Amino acid sequence: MLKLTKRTEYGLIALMHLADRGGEVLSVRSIGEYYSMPQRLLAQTLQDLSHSGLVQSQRGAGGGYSLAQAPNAITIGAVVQALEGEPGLTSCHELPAIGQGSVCGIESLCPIRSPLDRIRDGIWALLQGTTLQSLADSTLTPRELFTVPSTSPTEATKS
Amino acid sequence: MLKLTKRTEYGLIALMHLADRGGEVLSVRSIGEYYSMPQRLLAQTLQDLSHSGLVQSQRGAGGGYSLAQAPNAITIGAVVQALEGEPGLTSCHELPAIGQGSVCGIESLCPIRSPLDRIRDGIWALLQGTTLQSLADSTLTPRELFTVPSTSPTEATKS
DNA sequence: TCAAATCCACACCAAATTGGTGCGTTATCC
DNA sequence: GGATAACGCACCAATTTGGTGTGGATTTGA
Repeated sequence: MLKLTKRTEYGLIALMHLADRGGEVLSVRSIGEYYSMPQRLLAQTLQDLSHSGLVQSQRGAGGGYSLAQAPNAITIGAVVQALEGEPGLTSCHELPAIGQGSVCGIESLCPIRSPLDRIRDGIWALLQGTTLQSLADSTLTPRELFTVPSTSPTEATKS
Repeated sequence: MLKLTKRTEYGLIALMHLADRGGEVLSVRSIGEYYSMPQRLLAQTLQDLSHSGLVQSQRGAGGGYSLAQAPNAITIGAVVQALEGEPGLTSCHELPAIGQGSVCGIESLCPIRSPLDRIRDGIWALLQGTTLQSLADSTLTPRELFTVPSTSPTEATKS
């Protein structure tokens, strides 16, 4: 469907938030409340990012998450891969080695697979070439966005 | 999920097949049998493409579908748009005008929306820049496809 | 030592999307 | 008039996604 999942959205938002706060450790709760995101889901997301080495977790009271790498070292591609797996564009790519009945079946005469592979590589390159840092830079007046009162973001500054 | 639907796959395969046969009129049945695709689903797909003006239909005995445009005038982007609708990357883009409760709710402080828009535009440009013709020529790997528009993050051609 | 804060892991359910069919209608060719 | 083939619903099944329930394990600090 050529769209990111909610998990990925939440993950990116959380990562941007963490990047904005420098190495600070923030709890799932604080981030989730700030953006009105489902905390349990955000928690899963951050755990996945932790498993992929993009964030560091710290347990116990006062714990939370912090970036495990510099903002200019974390690419959107890495985030997508961590949360959605290797993107395939077509279903041919799911089971590359099994060799069972579900593997397309028309490989030999499929006229789109290899060309679509190149498009996928292009998309992939696009994602890999964009970092949290460049996301932040591209946002116009990023400062204002983050200075909104933390309690209830729903209303505040409606454009 | 950043993957094309089966419909789109089927549609692209059928279009490539039609392109390969020049202006010839081919029935859903002949195409479906050739590639072992579910014919009813392929039929829906081709109807959608017909509604979008990418193929022409001809009813009755001996009828079928043929390309409505030259292979170098039909872009992958047009196919995707016809079969999956305008791609949004995030869920924020689904209901741009309704203004109901489901519209994100954190617009004002969302740190990812506008930057992701640019990535989406890049993907879109990639799809728009590839035609059936260039898919057919794919063995040559045209470099132009990978010179993604200006958005230019850090270094697009990293690897 | 105990309680609160917080991450962790698994399983589970509900909603949405997608893949695929059923069934009848209309149009065209022979 | 019969065969062929597109058209247009509506419908169901499989998959994916979004979100919760429940019970831990670990750290801090009083």
